[in-house]
Amino acid sequence: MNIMPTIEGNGDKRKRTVSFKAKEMEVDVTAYKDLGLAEATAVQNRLREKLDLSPLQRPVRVIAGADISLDLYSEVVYAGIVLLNYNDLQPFAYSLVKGRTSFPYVPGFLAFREIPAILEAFHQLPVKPDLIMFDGNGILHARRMGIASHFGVLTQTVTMGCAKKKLAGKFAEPGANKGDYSPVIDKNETIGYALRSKNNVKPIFISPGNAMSLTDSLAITMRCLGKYRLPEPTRQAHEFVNRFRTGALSEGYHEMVQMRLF
DNA sequence: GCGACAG
DNA sequence: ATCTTGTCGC
Repeated sequence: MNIMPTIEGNGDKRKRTVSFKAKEMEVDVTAYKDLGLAEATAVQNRLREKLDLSPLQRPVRVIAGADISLDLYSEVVYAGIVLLNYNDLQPFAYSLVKGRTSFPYVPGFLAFREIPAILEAFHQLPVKPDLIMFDGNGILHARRMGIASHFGVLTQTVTMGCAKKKLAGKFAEPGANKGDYSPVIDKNETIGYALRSKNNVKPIFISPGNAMSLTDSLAITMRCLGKYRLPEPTRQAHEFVNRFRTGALSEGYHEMVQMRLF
């Protein structure tokens, strides 16, 4: 039985509700703020049954980066998804949404804090990306349900995670050069990779979220590396939501004018 | 009990 | 996550 996403509009997009039903399961992101950790864990365990880690089925033409920005001690969240051409990694559109979160930051439960707002930004996109890279983990998680996997299963989309710090598992320090990597292992299972994204910098942690494999996540990330430690999708997303929070950008969906020097 | 602990 | 300048090292 497949998860059927149900989108209930109300004329007011800020009240839009998204719920998922699979077997006897139903998950409503608008209720995340009221969940306790035991309930949240139960949600993760049930979503995990729907995880798809098979190889990518479609070529990636449009890749996206998703992230949120916050003021310290504030419950206001500035969420955003940036769309980039996979070919040249240039951003060409972005969706920004200002929301609120009451779910606290608890390692292992980041999804319950950030997904509601990111989902709004996702709904605001007129055209969906082929893959979304999150600032966080995919299956590199104690219960294999990091924010990227959580969002992927919920929306039935292709997602992956790219974190700046290790959340779970063990790994041997990868080589010191860009491109060097080593597997992150937990309970005798490879759940991601520690990747040296740039010479002499701390490694970043890569893992598939949903609808793609461990190998895919590594290849995609390598292809997105530039002159910075973070891959372009995530780096750009962080830049956009930060400019949004500081007032340089406005809420909504925006397309960027592409000026080319042929 | 102790250490680890995405953003 | 966010607050911040200079500074050390590849």
